Amino acid sequence: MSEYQHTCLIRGDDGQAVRAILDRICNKWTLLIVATLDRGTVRFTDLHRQIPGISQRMLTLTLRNLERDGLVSRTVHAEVPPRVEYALTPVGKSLIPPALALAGWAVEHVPHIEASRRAHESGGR
Amino acid sequence: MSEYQHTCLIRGDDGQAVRAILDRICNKWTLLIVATLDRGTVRFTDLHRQIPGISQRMLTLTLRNLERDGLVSRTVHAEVPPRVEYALTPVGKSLIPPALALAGWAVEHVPHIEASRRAHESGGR
DNA sequence: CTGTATCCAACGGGATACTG
DNA sequence: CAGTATCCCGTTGGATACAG
Repeated sequence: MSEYQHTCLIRGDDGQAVRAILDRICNKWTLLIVATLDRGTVRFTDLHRQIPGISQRMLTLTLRNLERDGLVSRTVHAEVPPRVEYALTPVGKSLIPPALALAGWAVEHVPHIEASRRAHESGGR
Repeated sequence: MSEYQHTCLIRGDDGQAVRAILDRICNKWTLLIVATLDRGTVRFTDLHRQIPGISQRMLTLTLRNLERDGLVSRTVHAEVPPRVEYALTPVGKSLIPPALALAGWAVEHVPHIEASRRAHESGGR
């Protein structure tokens, strides 16, 4: 099978499949939350603590989107004080391997990329 | 090795490595351009034609960013009319496999995700 | 503890017109 | 052919305050 046919996976229907997933995971916090939930069930405040820099607003919003997309489950325990636990669904877990592939690429190549950036900046002006 | 250690690749330094790459490839056109260039050297207008819907402005901007990051090479031929050819660098090519992993996940799970979306919308109101 | 509501600034990106 | 320059709008996301 040729490379041509492989990259059709990306280009596909004008890239609509890739665009669909990109629209969902390519925001500031989604992958980070998914990675954090990969370690097991976590409640709201713990997530807030384990993900430095995220605001309550964005944590809630991102979790709601992940829930809508069926990647994360939300369990409310009828207690006082309230306890809400988040966990990955099977579909959510299935995102981990490709996300790791991307992360692996990142740690391997980002230094080179940033060097290239700096070279262009210093040489450009 | 545990799952915990794996997902550290994503969470890593508060996810800064992943964030760095996400900031670069997670826009509307980058992956599509990279996938298109995987088929070989392409000139500006051909890219414009092969990627439906992209504006000249975004094609130029995205190509400039890819060039800065060292993922794409730009070759100007001193001719009239001018001819400019774009191609993936080795680093650019190395992005293809992880991108395919993500694309594969997308085509496999996006239907399920969109079904989940619709279920939440119809049941939610 | 687990959110929601509001306001606001920054940025991505589309449309269009112009240029060497 | 291969861009650049403007204008402009929608979305993302941060800060803050409030609520069950």
